[in-house]
Amino acid sequence: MLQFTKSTEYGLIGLVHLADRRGEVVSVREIAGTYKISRRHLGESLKALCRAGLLKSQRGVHGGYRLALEPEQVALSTIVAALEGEPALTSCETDHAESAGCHVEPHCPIRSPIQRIRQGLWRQMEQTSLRALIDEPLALPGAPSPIEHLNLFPRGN
Amino acid sequence: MLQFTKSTEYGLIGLVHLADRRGEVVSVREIAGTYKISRRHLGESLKALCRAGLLKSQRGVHGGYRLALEPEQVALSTIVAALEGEPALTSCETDHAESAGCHVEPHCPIRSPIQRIRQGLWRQMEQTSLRALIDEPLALPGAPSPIEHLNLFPRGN
DNA sequence: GGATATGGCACTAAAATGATGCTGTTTCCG
DNA sequence: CGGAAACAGCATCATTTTAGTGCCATATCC
Ligand code: SF4
Ligand code: SF4
Repeated sequence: MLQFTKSTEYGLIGLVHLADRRGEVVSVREIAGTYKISRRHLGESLKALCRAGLLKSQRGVHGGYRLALEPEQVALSTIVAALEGEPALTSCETDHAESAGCHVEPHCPIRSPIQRIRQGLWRQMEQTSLRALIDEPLALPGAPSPIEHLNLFPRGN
Repeated sequence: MLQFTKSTEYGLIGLVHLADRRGEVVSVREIAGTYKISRRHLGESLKALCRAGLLKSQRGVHGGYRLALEPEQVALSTIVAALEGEPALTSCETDHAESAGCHVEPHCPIRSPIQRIRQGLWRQMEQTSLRALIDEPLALPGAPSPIEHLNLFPRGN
């Protein structure tokens, strides 16, 4: 349905929260409590981000997580890839080639164009840093694009 | 999982096929046969596109579908909206406000930035016409944008 | 050594999607 | 006229994906 998973949402919330308190080690309990979300589920997301190297963990009684990198260095694409994989858009693009998947592939009329769309989306995420997610000036639609340091659509616009 | 549904894929295949044979009335049977996909499922997608006004149908023994508009006039966003709805990305953006959904909403740190991402994706689809899907010269981003007029989907949300 | 944290899976429940069934209506054509 | 072929509109079932928990191990502080 062209939607982020909850895991991704939780991970993003956690990342933003951790970015706000950079340097500190913050526990899952605290973050989940702040936003009233499932402690366990948030924990799973942060675990995944930790495995992906975006976070560093500290165990033990005063344990928790902290950012492994500066917010400017983390691309949204990396986050999403860690939490729900790269977007595929069509079934023939999935990692495990799924040869059994699609009979159309040899002469599929939409494969290539859709890949272009996907690349555009991916590029947009690559060019959006965690920093950009943080200092969000509540931009409204219609206003000139608030995204300065990234040019999403080189065509027209 | 950030992926188009099969219904959308089928619909797109049908549209591209119909665009190739503009003016003619082509049956679901023929299209499904060409690409070896489920006749029924393709039928459902084309029905939906017909209800959305993108196709015109002709019943009866030599019936089928044909484009209701020129390929230049129909935006990918319109197609996707007809087949799987507008992308929401997060659960708080779904149409039926789902008040019960998210406790975070009042002070959600990621809501607004994610909406920006969604708008960018949507805009990309708005600016991609069916025509652009057809004559796919493996264009790289930077190509001239094909669609100027007709925004069939004045989004409120 | 106990309390509190993360680490890593496996597992169940719920939701979305994929696919099909069924009945009706329209149109052609013999 | 009457049947075949095609779309129209739902309803229904099966499959896949996602959301959410369970369980136990390990690490750290006190
Ligand atoms: S080959 Fe075409 S129809 Fe098959 S999965 Fe890829 S995009 Fe879809
Ligand atoms: S308010 Fe924030 S956490 Fe809640 S659904 Fe929207 S984006 Fe996700």
